[in-house]
Parts: sequence; structure tokens; C-alpha cells
Amino acid sequence: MTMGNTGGRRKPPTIHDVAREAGVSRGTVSRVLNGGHYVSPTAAEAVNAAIRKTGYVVNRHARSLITGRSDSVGFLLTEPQERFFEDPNFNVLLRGCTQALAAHDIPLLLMLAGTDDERRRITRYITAGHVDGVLLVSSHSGDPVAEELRAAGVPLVACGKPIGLGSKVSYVAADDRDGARDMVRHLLALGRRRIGVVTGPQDTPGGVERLAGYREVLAEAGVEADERLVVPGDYSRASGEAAAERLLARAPDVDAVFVASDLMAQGVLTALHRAGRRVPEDVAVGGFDDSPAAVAATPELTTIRQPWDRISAEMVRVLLAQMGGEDQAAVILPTELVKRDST
Amino acid sequence: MTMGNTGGRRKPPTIHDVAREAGVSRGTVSRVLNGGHYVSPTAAEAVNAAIRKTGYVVNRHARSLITGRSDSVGFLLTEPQERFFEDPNFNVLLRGCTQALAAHDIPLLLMLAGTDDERRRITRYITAGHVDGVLLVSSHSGDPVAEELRAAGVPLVACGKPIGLGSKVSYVAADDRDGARDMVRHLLALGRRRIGVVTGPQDTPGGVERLAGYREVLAEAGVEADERLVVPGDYSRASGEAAAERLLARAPDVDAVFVASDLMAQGVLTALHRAGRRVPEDVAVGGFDDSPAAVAATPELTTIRQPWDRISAEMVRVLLAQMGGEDQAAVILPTELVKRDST
DNA sequence: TTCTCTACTGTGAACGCTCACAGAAGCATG
DNA sequence: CATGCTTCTGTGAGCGTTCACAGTAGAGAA
Repeated sequence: MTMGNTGGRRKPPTIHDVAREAGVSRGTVSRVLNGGHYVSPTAAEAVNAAIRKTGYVVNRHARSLITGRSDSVGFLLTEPQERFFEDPNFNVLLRGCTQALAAHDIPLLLMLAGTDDERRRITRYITAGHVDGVLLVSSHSGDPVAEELRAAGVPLVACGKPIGLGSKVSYVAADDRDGARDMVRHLLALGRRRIGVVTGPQDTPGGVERLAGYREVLAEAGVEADERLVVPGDYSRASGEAAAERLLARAPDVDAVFVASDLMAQGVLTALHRAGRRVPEDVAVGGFDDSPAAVAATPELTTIRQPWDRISAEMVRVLLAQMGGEDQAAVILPTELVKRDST
Repeated sequence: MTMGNTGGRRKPPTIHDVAREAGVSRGTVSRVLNGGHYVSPTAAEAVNAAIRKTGYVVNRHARSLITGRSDSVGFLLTEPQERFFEDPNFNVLLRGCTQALAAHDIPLLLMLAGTDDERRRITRYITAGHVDGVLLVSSHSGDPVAEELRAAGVPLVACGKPIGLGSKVSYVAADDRDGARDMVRHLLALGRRRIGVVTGPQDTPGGVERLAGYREVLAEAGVEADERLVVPGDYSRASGEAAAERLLARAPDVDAVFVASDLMAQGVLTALHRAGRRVPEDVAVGGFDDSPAAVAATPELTTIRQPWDRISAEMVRVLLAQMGGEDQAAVILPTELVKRDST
């Protein structure tokens, strides 16, 4: 009696065992597994019973070996730093993608490519066919990985419109420009006229679009543009604080600020508080993202909600479509103004 | 000329191509790939050159098929809700694990098992051998998945000591009890004697241990225990706010609060502020985690830092050891008191 | 010389699956 | 009765690797 199985892993049943159990051939079992076409109802039932009885689970390695597909998808992060992991939106995105893929029984491989070295390794890994498609999260422009993957013909969907990659890559994004427009219109409706803006980095699509929306609405409303009201930030809390200080120095009569991220808006609030300006009485502050930071702030931030749950679902949908041979596509999803206490 | 290769994926080189290029046999190439033992220097050099020239990457599916290993590791989350994804520590953990595994060229599969249905599916998937080991993140007790995986002999490392699973499962944890002791000692050293505590859920190891540490230090210091000073929370910001209100009602003379998480501590600060108590003058507040919430709070929180980067590294180390046949182990890592403005 | 031992190399046989193909059976059509 | 078509089923080949084994060559010992 050598078969102890004391905690060890038993050899799992193969398609052969199922076939024998069901009294059919491998081929028939395989057909049942892959959609059940050209299988008689009797045979199908016998196979399903045998699968239940044996506890059979298809060996994906064997399947992948012959099909050339891996039935898995990569979630690729090409940020140099931990920035993304501190962004709560990122989590919602990751979770949403994992769940949406799980519904298709597709596992998600998390890949981090921070350094050049890692980028090379990951690119090799992906182009070698170990994932069937890639969900790309990389805000900055000129990402060489995206370009290489695209050139290698790997199905690819980016989160946010990639800058400088031509139009050849699919993406799903919130309507940043429209969200910014909503916010600035909201501030105008409150009677504010000296509206400042703290921008995001101008090498990110969000940074560019949100600033553009701000400019458009002011122009449409006939409010005089004043470049002293425009200060750059990098999405970090600290940069928001510094930007607000510059803004106050350059345009002391500012009566509202549109900040391109909630995190920066937190910094702006801190700086305004220190300068003795009341929010929203003296200066109204509008954020962007509707992240947890928005409700954590005092006062709670009026902000623009990005539909992250829909974004993740759409990214997966577009990627699967592309893996199925469809052409690339761009999906733009609407944002929503969330009014709280800071305006 | 049918070979257009217009964006499509070329057939990747196989071990055969490398062998032919190097003028050796498959076997020799395979040996080079797997450590290079019993290979002459000349042959090894020829093979390596051929690999570089052809751009060969080993087909993991083929390898896995025969070895029975998958060379990948699962990161399993069995939380019913999105709780974890809102926890910044979780991100650090996930990132740390991904990086530590990447150093061994092992991809990480992210698995979410929120519902019973998903749990079943994931358990099947794992026990079918599609990952070689599992990093488990599940704070609550009585997790059936962990038990099943353990029974199936799947290498497993938990984050935090699993409650009610016997001692048969490896885990890596911060020294919650010792961290709590440090914090309470710190509060005592400031001269506080009416020290309240907002606990975490008592079905989580952290919740239990942090409370225990609190009680121990007070007992050692000869401070009278008062159950009115002990109020439960669930790690959420809202529960911290509610807890602080109860605490103030039950023990108005409280002069310090040890809060079992930074997020709850934020809520505590809000409630104290509303009640007109100054922090730290009237009431000192100590948090736990050193999450971003700690510096986002006003005043910035004194807290206990958990060594998340080391925790992830250790989890991976222990898991790999276990996959290599070593016995299970428990690793407890020290915490650190971070003094800021709230005490 | 002959034998043994070590270092190295090549080869066939798997691993578990899908795919292409061939064949069988049933039925309608010529 | 032959022919074609459709639906179903079984079989052999092969995906790219590792593993076990059988060699070969050269060095050292008997």
C-alpha cells in the first residue's frame, strides 16, 4: 500500500479518464468541452456526468500547447513608481478587470514593469505568447512597451487615450474634457469669475484634456483668460499644495479653483486654509476623480466622478473582441458631477 | 508570397530551432536552460549564442505539461467585499509580492473569490494544479478555501495569522501585539491614564492582538482597566467616528485613544473635533498601519508602521521554500512607532 | 591492454490535449 | 440501387518540452 496521499496532490483525471467513464472517445469529450457541437444529446449527457463524477478539470497547459492560445490576459503597469498603487481608482480598475475576466474564466496576470530591465523582460514574455492580450495602464506618453506590443500584433487595450501612439491602439477612457467642462460650468453658475486651475502633467491625456475643457468653457462664457490662473501640478498632494501657493501669489483675487485631481485638491485645501481663505465662501474648490480623498477632505470635495467600474468592464469587452479578431476601437464614457461642500 | 506578417504574430522559435542553430541536440539545449549541468563550456556557449540569435523563449505550456508545475503563483483574495482594495496596505502588499516573484521570473495570478460560487471555481482551478502555490489574503476566520487548499496539499502562505486553522498553515505577520504595546506605552509616557481603545473586528488576528497588547501594557503599568474605555470598530472610517462618540459618552474623561487602524482614527479625529476636544492637547490619538490616511489626517497621526514591504518579501520567500519542499513556518516581523502630531 | 568511472551528448517516449481526417449511420434525392 | 448530404464518432498525429536511458569519449587505475 504505497498510495498514502498524506496531504500530497493526487494525479488529476485526464480527458482519457472521462472518455472511459462516459464510454466515448477523447474526441467526443473534447467536443463537449468546446461548445458541444456535433455531439449527440446522449453522448453529451454521459460526458457531463463523467466530468462531474471524476471532478475533471481541463489541463490548460496541454490545451495551450496545441491551440497556441494561453487563455489568460495580462494587466500591465508601466509606471516607474508606486504612484498607481496609491491611487484608489487603480484598485477599482484592477478589481473590475479581474472580475470581468473571471466571468469568462480567464485568469489575469499582474505585470509590473517599472525599470527598463523589467520592461524588456515583460515584453519578451508577452510577445512569446504567454498571454493572449494586454490591458495596459500607463498614463505617460511615449511608452516603448505599448509601441512594441502593438508592433508585435498583441491585442491591447489602454486605459486612457495613449498620447503619441497614433490612433492604432484601442483605449477606453472617461470623457475628461467633458468632465472638466461640467466642473467649470458649475463654478461659473455659482457666480465665480476668477477661476484658477491646477493642471495635471501635460504628458498625460487627462492632464491635457482637463485643461482644454477648462479653457473651452471660459472662452464660451466670455470670461477673460488669464494665464496667471493656470498652474501646473503632477497629481500629487504636495504639488497641489505648492500650486495653490503659487496661484494665491500670482492671482490673489482668485475665487475658485478647478483642480485636476482630488489628491491635489487636498493639498490645495491645506494651502487655502493656511492662507486664511474659507472654502467655499472665499474660494470654491472642485476636484476630479471622486476618489476616497474627496470625502476624506474637509470640507468634502465637489468633484467629477469617473465611471471606473464601467471603464474596467469596457476594457475587458474591447480586449476580448480584439482577441476575437475585431478591429481596434475607442470608447469614451461619460463622467458625473458630484456636488459636496467645497463649492 | 502568402507570408505577409502584417501585424500578425510570427511563429516563435522552438528548442529545436535553437538546437539546429547551435549544432547540438534538444537535450543539450534543455540542459542549458535548466541550470547547465553536464554541459561542456563550448556547447553551452553555442547554445546561448543561438538563443540570443533566434530570440528563443521557452514555451511554458510545454514545460508545464511535462513537469506538472505551472511556474506561477496565485494571489488569492477571499474577502466578500471590496474592503481590501480600499486598503492602501493591500496595494503595497500586492506590489511587493509581484516584484519579489518577478525576481524569480514567476508570474502572479490575481484571484478574487468574493462569492461562494467564485470560491468553488477558484478552488477547483487551484487544486487542478494551475498554480504552484498560493499567497492568501483573507483576514477573517473560518475561511473554507484556506482549509480546502491546505487539505489538497497546495503550498500556502497567509498574510496574518489565520484564526481557527490550527497551526498547520504558514503565515507572515507583523507583530500586532507588540505594536499595540509600543503605542500604549507611548501614550502612558505622555502622562495619559484614561486611555481608550477602538478595536478592530474580533474575528481578525489584528483585531484580537492589538486589543491584547493594549490590555497587557495597562495591566503591567498598574493602570486600572475600565471596560467603558473599550469600544469596537470594523476598521472603517465611519465605525471609528461612531466609536469615538460612544467612547466620549461612556467615558468623558478619556485623555487618549489607541485606535486599531488609521482609517478609523480619521473618524475618531472627526468626532473629537466635533465634540470640541483638541488633539493632542485634550485627547491624544494613536493609529495603526501608517497608511496614507495617517499623513492625510489633521493633525497628522502618530501611528504604528507595519513593514509591508518586508511582509510581502517574506511571504514570497516562505512560499517558494514550501514549494521546494520545506515545512511550513511562521514569520513575525517587528513594527515601528511613528511619532507625528496627534500625540 | 582492459576495465571502470566520470563528463558529456543524443534519442525516444511521454505529458494531455486539439485538430484534421476518415468513416459510419441515417435519410433524402436521383 | 447508387449517390449525396448531414450528423455524429473514433483515431492518429503532433504541439514543445523534459526525462530516463543509452550511448560516446577521455582519463585514470588495475
